[in-house]
Amino acid sequence: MAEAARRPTIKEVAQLAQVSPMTVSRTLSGGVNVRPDVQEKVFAAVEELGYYRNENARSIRPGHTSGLIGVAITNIANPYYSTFALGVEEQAALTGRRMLLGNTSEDAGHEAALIDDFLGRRVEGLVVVPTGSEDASLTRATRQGVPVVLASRRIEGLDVDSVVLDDAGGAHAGTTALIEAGHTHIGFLGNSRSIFTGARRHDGFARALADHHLSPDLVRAGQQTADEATAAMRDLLALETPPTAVFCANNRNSIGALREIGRQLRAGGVSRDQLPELMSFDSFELAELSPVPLSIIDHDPQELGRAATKLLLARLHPDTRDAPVQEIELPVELKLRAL
Amino acid sequence: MAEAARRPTIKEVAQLAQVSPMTVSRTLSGGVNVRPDVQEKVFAAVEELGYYRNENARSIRPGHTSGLIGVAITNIANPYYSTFALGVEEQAALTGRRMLLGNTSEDAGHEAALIDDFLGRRVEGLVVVPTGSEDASLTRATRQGVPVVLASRRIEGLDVDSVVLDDAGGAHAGTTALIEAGHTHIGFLGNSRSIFTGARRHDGFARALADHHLSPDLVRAGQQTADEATAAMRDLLALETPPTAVFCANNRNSIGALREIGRQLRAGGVSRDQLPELMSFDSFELAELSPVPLSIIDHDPQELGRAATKLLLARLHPDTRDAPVQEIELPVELKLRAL
DNA sequence: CTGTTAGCGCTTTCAA
DNA sequence: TTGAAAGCGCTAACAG
Repeated sequence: MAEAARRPTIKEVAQLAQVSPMTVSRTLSGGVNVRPDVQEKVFAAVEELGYYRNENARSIRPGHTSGLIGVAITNIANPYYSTFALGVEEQAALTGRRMLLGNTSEDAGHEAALIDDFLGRRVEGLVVVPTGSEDASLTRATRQGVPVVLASRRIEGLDVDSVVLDDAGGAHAGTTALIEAGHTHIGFLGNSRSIFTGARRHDGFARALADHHLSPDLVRAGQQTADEATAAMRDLLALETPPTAVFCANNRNSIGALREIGRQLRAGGVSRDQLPELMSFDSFELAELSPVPLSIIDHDPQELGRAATKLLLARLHPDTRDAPVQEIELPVELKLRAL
Repeated sequence: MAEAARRPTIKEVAQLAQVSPMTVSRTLSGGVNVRPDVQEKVFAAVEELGYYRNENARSIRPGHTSGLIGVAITNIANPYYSTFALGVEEQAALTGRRMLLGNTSEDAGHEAALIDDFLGRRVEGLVVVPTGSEDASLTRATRQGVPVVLASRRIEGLDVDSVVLDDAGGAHAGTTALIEAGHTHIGFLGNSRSIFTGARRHDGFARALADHHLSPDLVRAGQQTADEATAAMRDLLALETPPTAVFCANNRNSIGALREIGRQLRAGGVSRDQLPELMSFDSFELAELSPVPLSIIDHDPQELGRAATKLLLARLHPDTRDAPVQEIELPVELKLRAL
């Protein structure tokens, strides 16, 4: 370990190679109009000093960009979102761009601070899984010509590109499948209706029940974590007439529900066929170990990330910069009794 | 959507507020020696234009830094590493720094390119889960005074801070526990010995067997993905004398093994007690659903991320910049029959 | 083919 | 309390 980071500059390289900084710059930018032997000298100096072009300095020059994509997601550790982030990173890397990744913790204040910070760093664009409704930072971003793509959730009134899932359709299809299998007592575990997907998936669920004149009692919403979902599931199972099937509106709720089912089985006193079967919006690792029948409303979060980033990259391209706003709704696939 | 991103500069703010750029700069840096009413004017102009200080421009000035931490991990989508990344992000955010996150895909070439890119962006430091052995980019980084912290894996000959786990100790303890439970036929599923943790965990496993004069046959190594682990597990179970217990050296291998166990149970023809019990290095979501007894050599990847980042932040602090190299080995906790 | 000049957005230093 | 000058690292534009 040594003193603070002191990195060589183009001048030092120039000095060592006995050329002007411009010659170094040209060499490093492809070497047009630089004699091969001079290039050799430059590369040697670069190597000797361990020189790296300062991208931050480059990016402030007119016409240059930062090569940075700002990504704000609600929870990095949630495998769903980390897979999403992988999709973003992968696409961004294809064009040599890097991902600045921040966690919003489902908090609008954090999100705004993060976006502001990203804008200060001159990100070329933003991929956001928004926490709430309006966000002044996002509005400012678009107003300044920084493209924003919303993923998984939209924001009413914010007219930007977005990629979401067919939440209502998937939830409706899944719930209908449960009803057609004979269930009349169907529970619901989901996050808050104030969250875009929460409302849409619940809508699909409720509509399917209504289609069959079933009443939507047995609804537990607002669970953000698997632990909260476990408690809500326990609650449902403790009812006088517990559900014979439970619709889980996202992977946190599915996992929480499965944990409670596993716990009750291990505790004894109940058998598998006394426990409800599950319908999960979102897949997750080890779903195949479910002790009860499990159906999945499936889709690939990595693909969601890719799709969102493709929209963003298109906006970054001069030809498609001014294309009309794209609102993509990705299909989901119902996998009945998927295990 | 409009034209390319054209962001207001400090000059435009100054012009609108009818002051000099310096006054704007001062106001935005805390407002020392700026009259309150002048500050008001500046803030109004900032608000009206939606101005954000250009961090990239700031960072090239002497004494200023980028506020960026470069993080290179092998697989963003692996919940283990995404949880690790969350720990890094959390700690970095505490000091107002952001995380540049890149995926190496367990590929030394990608890793080097990523590190080089990060250095070009003038990251203040690097947190790396290294892919292989030596890496010229990392060496250059340290030589230029950019602190590097290795996490989970070390690189021989690279004298930098690191946080790893007690791989050998944990594997030894876990394997010993299996032996003491009466197992003499213990399988091993792990990644390659060329990977730091792969070798160390295998060493611990092999040493425990040797302690009890058992021979380490039944070893399947080199599985990087859960799918590969599933195949390896199938392989082990198809042996004439299959193992009665299997040591899984990381979460990918544990998950793959469990998938195969689940598959065989569903296919019928085997019962739970004909299948091996598992010892897993790493925990993972839904471990509690394991149909066979499952023990876990547990630790918190988020804590690993935090610890690594704390080391890095210490290096960034003038007082502790030159402290001796720290090589931390975090303890693991053996949870017998954890479910 | 090479170098000089100028300026990107910002802030430290110095002068007023 | 304010501003002008200078320069951070880099590269277009213009000489030569």
